[in-house]
This record gives sequence, C-alpha cells and structure tokens, in this order.
Amino acid sequence: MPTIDEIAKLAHVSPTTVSKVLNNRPYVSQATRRRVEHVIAETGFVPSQWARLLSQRRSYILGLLIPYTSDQLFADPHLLEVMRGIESAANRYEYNLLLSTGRAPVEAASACTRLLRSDVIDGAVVVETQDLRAFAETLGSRPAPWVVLGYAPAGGVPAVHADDYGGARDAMHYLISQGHRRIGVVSSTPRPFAIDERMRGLQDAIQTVGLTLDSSLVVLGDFSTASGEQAGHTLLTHPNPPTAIFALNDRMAIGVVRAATARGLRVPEQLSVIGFDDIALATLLTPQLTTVRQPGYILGETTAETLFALLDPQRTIPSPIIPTSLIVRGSVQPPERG
Amino acid sequence: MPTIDEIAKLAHVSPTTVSKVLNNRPYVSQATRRRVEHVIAETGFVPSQWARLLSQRRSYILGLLIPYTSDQLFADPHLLEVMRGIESAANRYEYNLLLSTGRAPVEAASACTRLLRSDVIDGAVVVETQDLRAFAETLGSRPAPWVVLGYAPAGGVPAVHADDYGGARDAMHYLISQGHRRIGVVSSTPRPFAIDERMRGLQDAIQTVGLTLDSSLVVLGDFSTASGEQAGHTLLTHPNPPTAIFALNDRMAIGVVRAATARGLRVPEQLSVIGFDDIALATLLTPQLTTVRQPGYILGETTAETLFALLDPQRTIPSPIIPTSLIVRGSVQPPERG
DNA sequence: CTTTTTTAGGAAACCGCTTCCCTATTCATA
DNA sequence: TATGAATAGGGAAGCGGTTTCCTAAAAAAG
Repeated sequence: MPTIDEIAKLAHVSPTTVSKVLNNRPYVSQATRRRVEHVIAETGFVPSQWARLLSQRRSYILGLLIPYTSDQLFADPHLLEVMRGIESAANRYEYNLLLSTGRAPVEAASACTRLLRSDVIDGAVVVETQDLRAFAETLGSRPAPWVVLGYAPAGGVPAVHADDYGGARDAMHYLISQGHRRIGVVSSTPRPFAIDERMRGLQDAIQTVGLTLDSSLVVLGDFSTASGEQAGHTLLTHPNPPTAIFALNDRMAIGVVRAATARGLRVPEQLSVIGFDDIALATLLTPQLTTVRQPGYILGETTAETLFALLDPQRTIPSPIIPTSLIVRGSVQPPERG
Repeated sequence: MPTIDEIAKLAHVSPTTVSKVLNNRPYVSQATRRRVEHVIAETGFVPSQWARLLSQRRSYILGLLIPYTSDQLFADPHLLEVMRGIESAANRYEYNLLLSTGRAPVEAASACTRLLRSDVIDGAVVVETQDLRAFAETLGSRPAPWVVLGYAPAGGVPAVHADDYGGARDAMHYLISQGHRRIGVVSSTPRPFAIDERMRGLQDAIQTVGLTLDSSLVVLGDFSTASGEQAGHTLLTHPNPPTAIFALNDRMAIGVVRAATARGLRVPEQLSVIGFDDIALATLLTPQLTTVRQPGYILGETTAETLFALLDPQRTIPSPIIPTSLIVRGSVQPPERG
C-alpha cells in the first residue's frame, strides 16, 4: 500500500497538496487536483485511518459494550432488536460499530473501561449491568462519551429505557380487568433495574384495586425459556395455583406456556399467560402471546441518537423514555369459574 | 488524557522507558518499573491505540462484512448463529469485531472494499454475495486478508461453508425413503452458490432412484417466512400437488407449514415438510420441524479460525467444509394412500 | 502601473507511541 | 584485576497522515 508521500512524488506535488485533494479542501487548481486524483485511482491508494485519526481525533467507530457472553447476547431476541436499531442509526451517521462482549463475564467491565478510555472509539452504548455504578467510577476522568441502555447508575450519565413501570402496570391492569385475582409472577434474579420497575408497576396496579401481591406466587427465573418453564412448573404445583401468570419477559412466558402444556393445561382456557418485550416469536406460537410491547428497534435507535447528540452538541437529545404498549393476542382470557 | 511524555516526565524517565514498562519489555529495573507503574495508575493513563497501532501495524480488530441491510441480517437466525461463532473465536484471540453492514445494498461492497484496503482492520470475514467476484477484483493489491463465509468466487480466496450438497441430498433421500414421490421444492432467487449446491444435491438424490424433478414443483422464495408461505400456497394449488415439500431454509419451511395450516392441511399427516439450517425456532413449532442441521456456530468459529491462520502462518488452516446432518423430528411421515 | 487581495503550493512541525541504536553501568568470567 | 557480556536507560528517527505558516504568482482594486 503506497503512502501519501509516494502519491505526492508520482503526481509531482507535495504531500500537503495530496492531503488537500483527499479532503476536498480549496487552494488546489483543477489541473493539479485531477492529476493527483488520477494517481490515486491508478495506485488504488487508501489513506491510513490510523494516521489520519491520530491528527484528526475522530475514529468514526462507535463501541457497543455488552457485558454478557456472546451466548447470552445472541439468545436474547429483544437485545438483538435493539442492536438492529443501533446499527441502523450508526449507519445513518456513517459510523461503524465495534462489538465488545465480555470474554469472561468478570472481565467484561474492564474491557469496556479500557475501550472507553482509549481513543479507539468516539463514544459507546453500554448495556446496563449490575455493577454499572462501580463501572462508572472506574472510568475516571475524560472517557469517551457514553450512554446507558437501561437505567443510569448515577446522575450525569444519560440513559435510555422503555417505560417498564407503565408497561407492567398496564399488563397487570389488563389481567385484573379480565377477572383474574390470583396472578403468578415470573420475575428474575439477578434483577436489573428494569425488572425492579416492572415489579413496582405491577404491584401498584394490584394495590389500586385493593388487592395485594401474594409473594408465594412470585418465582424467579433468569430470562431464559428453560427457567421460565421451570418457574411455570413451580407455580402450577402451588396448592392454590394462579389463574394467570405474568412473566417479566417473553422468553420466560414461552417457557410458562410450555410448562402448562406439559401438565395438560390449555392456554388460555385454563391458564392465562402474558409476557413482556413482544419478540418476533410471540406471534408464531399457538396461541399467540399477549404481551407488553417494548420497541427494541426504536430503543436502540434512540440510544444511538442520544450518543450522537453528545458527540455533536448541535443535535438535540431525544427523549429518554420509550413508551410501551399492551399487545392483546390470544394467551389471555377470563378465568374459568371454579 | 495524559500522553506518554507527561508520564515520563512525572516518573523522571524517558518515554522510551515508559514504553518498555507498558509493553513488559526487559531492561527496566524493578524500582523504575514500579515507579512508572505507579504514575500510570495514579493518572489513569491509557495509551492511545491509534498511535500505538500506527507503529505496530496491528489493530486487533476484525471486520465482519455483511453486505445485507441490518434488517436482513437480524432477521436471519442462522446468520446470527454464525456471528455468535465468529464473535466467540474473536474473543478467544482477544480481537474485537467491527460490524459493517451495507448502508444501502449497493454501497455495501464499496464500504467493504474501503475497509479491507484501509488499515483499520487486520482482516475480515466477508459474507458471500452475488457480486463477490466483482468485489474481489476491485480489491486490487494487498488488501487485508479475508475469508469468505460461503463459496469462494475465485481461486486464492479461502472460503468456509457447510456441506450443502450432501445435506440436501440426504434430506431428499429421506423423503424418498419415506415413500414420497411428488416432492415440491422451495428454492430462492437470487440464488447464492449454497442454494445451487443444495439444488444439485437434491436433484442427484432424485436421479439415483430413477426419478426426475418436476420443474413445475420448484417455486422461488427469498428466504423469508412470508415468501415461504406464498410458495406454499402456490405449490398446494398445483393441479397435482406434492405430498412433501423441501424448503431450502427453515424460515421458508415455517412459511410452508403456515400455508398448509391455513388451507386446512395437517402437517405431517397430509403434507410432509422438511427445512434446512436447523434454527432454534424449528423445535418450538408443532410439529417440530424435520430439517438439515447446518451448524452455524461452528461455521462461524471455523471461518474465524481460518482467518487467524492467515494472519499468523504458524497456525493451521482448518478444514473448510462443515458437515451437515439430518435432524428427524415431527414434520415428515410417509404419504397417505390415495 | 502600483498596491492589495486571493490563489496555489510547499516546508516543517506535530499527533503519541515504538524502536533502533547508542552510552554508561554493573556483573560475570578468565 | 582486566575484559567481555549483560543490564539500564535515553536520544532521535520513524509510522502516515494533517495543519500551520510561509512564499510566489495571479487576479482584483485603486
């Protein structure tokens, strides 16, 4: 690969002039410009990014820091949908995406820190984790700008997230309005902030109708379908089982449906199930899953837009809370008399 | 962010010595090393990657060039599985992944070319496309090493792909062994090399039993579930409809099942369906989909390993053809008499 | 026709780090 | 104790661009 100096020599000009041509700057005559462009085309010269960035201080690379193992990441349709949104926005701004997942879960944070403090990326979208607060503190002075996808650990860091509280509240209201009174909940541990919010939302919904959440009907999973299935079995063997189950994400909801089916219960006739996220799979099941839609694509897009607003203060920061909506399909109906 | 010179000044040494400390090189006394390390920790100094790479000529970044729009990419579970494999291998070698999808489909190739000729990435995995041959030619001299995921357009470029021919042949053999004689095929257009191979495989299977493929039973889709559904309707309205349908990927197979269900046909009793890929969704349907397993994760891993072998000639290049296997589940059974 | 402004182009410093090469010690060996 | 080798450390030249500043010629203004 030739260097700018060689191009300069071939075109009988100085490197300065070649640089001007490369960057479309004025004070180069038509003739000279054409000559230089010709040599560039001839040799297939592509200027070194590293060298260019060393002086320009912009890499046009965005970090996407996901403190999960790649297995976890690719198993989560919602997160993939978010990535799609981010990728799409990045493309719009001619940015490339550098994917950084955790090698080992432990190392993840330190790898992210390194990247954010280095100058490889211009900024980053960081997916919320447990120890985001500790993470924020280790960042120290003057890291690249970053935006949290989820809930911010502390003031000062912008964050974008869905209206988890409202979504869960609406879902619960819906179940109650359908006549359900014994409602099981599949929550999760470890418990990201979003799950806290959903719990808060559904509890508030219950309390406004004067009921209270039976804590023996709250079971914990880990977001996976398998854990949802297990949770389903646990709830359905309860001495006084629920007539409806609210799983705090769709994958676990699917697990619950499977558990019910395995036990010979029909959904929604004998058990209503409602999820959260609205992943594509939700429409492919029979019955189709009633769920709370959390628009991953828009979430990702908005997060990226927020980051770009940070990079270029002329742009306006979008609103950080993405509305959710209840999607009524076929997995909920009023309970059978009993 | 401090520079190496400031660190040097603070530690009362030369930049050279700081560099030695940073890179764990010898010829630095314990005392000096400790002093420098202390200053580094104190200031939170992280060396500039750009500058470092400018002299070292390695970025530890791998390009993943996917000439699809991000929508297409994230809609394809098989490709995501491949990505998971690549990402996992990259992590093992402490490489980061730079994702480059096409902004507009047309631009894709040129963006890839730019990236491959620039020095941002050390190498790239390029997903096969239609015009890969043209692409290879525009690359010109001395691009970064690259590996094709799919079939190589020309000699010299290493490529990794599944045994599409054998997989399709086995699937067809299986249908025939179950007694099917009228077999519909959902192929695709545009037609990547892999699809050609699958067509070749299934045709050979038919010919070995002395039959021939009825070309009126070959319908084209575009890999999406929707196109599969449409193809299913087309085939099932055929005056002499098939008893089994071989869809050349799982998403289209799912579409076929849907079309059949919509027309009141039961799968597999009245129509057998077989797919290709074995995506996760295949087990979640009822009936579970019989299909040809193409191990995406291993495919991705192997592709990445091939690239690393190119980057470091000491490593051995893995075998480029990944075996497929027939996964018998519930969507195929012998045809009904009559 | 002179003076000022604009245009075209180049020399050299710089971005931040690595590396080659040189010097001064210190240590092991004869 | 003299000699050679190994160790510790630093100066300066890159890496491949961009940018600042400068000069000379051409164009515009007086």
